Amino acid sequence: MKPIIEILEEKISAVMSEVAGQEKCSAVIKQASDPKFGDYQANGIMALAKQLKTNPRKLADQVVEKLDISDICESPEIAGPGFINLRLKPEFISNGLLEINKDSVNLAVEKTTEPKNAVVDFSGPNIAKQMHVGHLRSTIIGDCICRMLKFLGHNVIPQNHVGDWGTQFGMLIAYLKDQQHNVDPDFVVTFDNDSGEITEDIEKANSIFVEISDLEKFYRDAKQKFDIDPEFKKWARTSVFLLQRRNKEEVLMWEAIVRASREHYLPIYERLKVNLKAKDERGESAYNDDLPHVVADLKKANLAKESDGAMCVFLDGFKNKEGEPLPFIIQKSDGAFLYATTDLAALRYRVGKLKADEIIYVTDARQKLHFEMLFAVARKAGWANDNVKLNHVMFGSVLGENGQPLKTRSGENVKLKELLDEAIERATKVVEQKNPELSLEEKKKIAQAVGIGAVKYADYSNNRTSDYVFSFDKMLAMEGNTAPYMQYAYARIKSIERKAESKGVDIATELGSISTLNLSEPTELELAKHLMRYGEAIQYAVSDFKPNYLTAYLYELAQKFSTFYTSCPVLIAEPDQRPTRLLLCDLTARTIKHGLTELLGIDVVEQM
RNA sequence: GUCCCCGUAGCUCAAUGGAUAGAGCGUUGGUUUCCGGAACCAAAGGCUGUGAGUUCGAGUCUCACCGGGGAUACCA
Repeated sequence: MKPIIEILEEKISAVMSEVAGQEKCSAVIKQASDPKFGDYQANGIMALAKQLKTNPRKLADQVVEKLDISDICESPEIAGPGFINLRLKPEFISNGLLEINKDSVNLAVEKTTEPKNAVVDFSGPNIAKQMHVGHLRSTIIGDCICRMLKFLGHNVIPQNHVGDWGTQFGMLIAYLKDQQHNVDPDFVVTFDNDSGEITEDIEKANSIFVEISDLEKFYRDAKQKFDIDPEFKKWARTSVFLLQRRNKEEVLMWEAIVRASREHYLPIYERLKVNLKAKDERGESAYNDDLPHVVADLKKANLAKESDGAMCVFLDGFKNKEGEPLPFIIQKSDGAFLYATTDLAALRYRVGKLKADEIIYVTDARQKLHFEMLFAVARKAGWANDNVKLNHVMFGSVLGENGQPLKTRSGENVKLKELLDEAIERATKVVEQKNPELSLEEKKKIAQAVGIGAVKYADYSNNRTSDYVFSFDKMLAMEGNTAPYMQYAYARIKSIERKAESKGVDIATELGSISTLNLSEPTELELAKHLMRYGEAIQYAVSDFKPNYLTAYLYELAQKFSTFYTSCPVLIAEPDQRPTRLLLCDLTARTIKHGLTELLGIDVVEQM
């Protein structure tokens, strides 16, 4: 089923072109701003009338005269300065619902006719450190973008650009050696750059893995020794050098550290229902060999030049504090490369090897300037032509109750694992209080879904670009636009269906054989129309990369359902009404479930 | 200094250049012989920071100013 808005846009735009005698007219169809104006409105008449120097209401008359959309809408009404108001016909709505009912997998949401290769760069944790709250937004927003694009039929290539390289590894390797961890030379981990496949001998890795399972402690201890022991410091430097020279022992140790980190963050992805796997990992280290070429190529193209000993690209429009040109530094004066260099190499790889039509970077707003410069350099160097879309999907910070970025009392970053643990713990208490008679196993499952769901939903429902204040109390509230409210709405429908079954109603048969609907009550129609807009909501959400559009749609759906539910009994409804109402219940449940589990990665529960 | 983001109801936040700017929380009042009241209904609450401009039409676009945050040469 094509989004209604698109059907109307095409039909009315075509008639406008005909009337105006020119191509490329736009009807500008929007959802009606007020229910009294109908369901949709065409706003494009006024602009066209202006252009043609004619009266907009007269133009609207002419368009409506020639317009044949009687299969979709009641006769259009012209209102105000030149709006065309459109009201859907009940039969059209009925047919739409029946179509959704038949397509249990996709809920009649159409796939794109132009599938793109979309590379989505998100999460990017630092190796050898625990994931903290700063990784939350990138990880789950990126995942949501992947899920939505994939659902619409695009070829999504997730990229986890992990921080697995840098001078800190010298320190960590030196510390491993210091702790007398010699590597079994037979222990091999290989990473295939092309397939992304990782092969490793887990058993042989265990001896090292066990020792650094507490990553944070390991890192802290290493850092401490590095700071106080000059001999160790020297050792660390040597280790970096050896690692960069691909000396086998150092490489093996480095791989062990990377592996231990992966063992840490993969379970977090799993808990968060984030579809990032080891195969999606392509860290900074993967681009090492290409970095000198990036610099050399930019030099060859006369884009890079030396300034104060550093290799820089200067771009028009970027200035520093003194008003002088601001450099995009690709090589430090000591010869080392930076994240700018790595990002350029990654971009070139994604366009060249991964055949990206679009690259989406999900990082916090503070990196905006970096990405502006990165994209500008890539364009100038011809590494991304105009057919490749480059998007920086930025987001605001997660703040504490004090309005400052969320930290622990001692001023450290809040560990993501601990944050999720607490969410589940608090959800457990709520479940215990609300529904003590459930089995321990059920309570555990519900607390998991509610706790994790609450954290994710709270993030998604906020505008991506603004900061938001993290509050367990608010996100776990049963009232308002929260995960528990959505999950409750779903559980309540499921409860109705269970009750129906217990009264001998075979829902599958009743809904399977349904061929005509009886949408007579206003609340039924309202709910039905909203159910048909699911595809539209996803389109909006994905075109701006804004998950809050999707949560807003789902919340509105749950509200419309509640309104319908209080005014229309389902189980005791008359025989000519019950199938329609059961269908409304079932489609609402299926849409909520699809939105939450498939697009947002939030579990639903049958009861809570 | 320059650039970027933000400023909307008491609070937290929505809003795709369109008609009378919407939700939730909180406040006040109401709703249960019926399917989960963890719900629903209703009321009060606004010069969209200020001032100009563009437009048939501006919370949305432009400019200036005020206030908050961020970025701004060798961290990522």
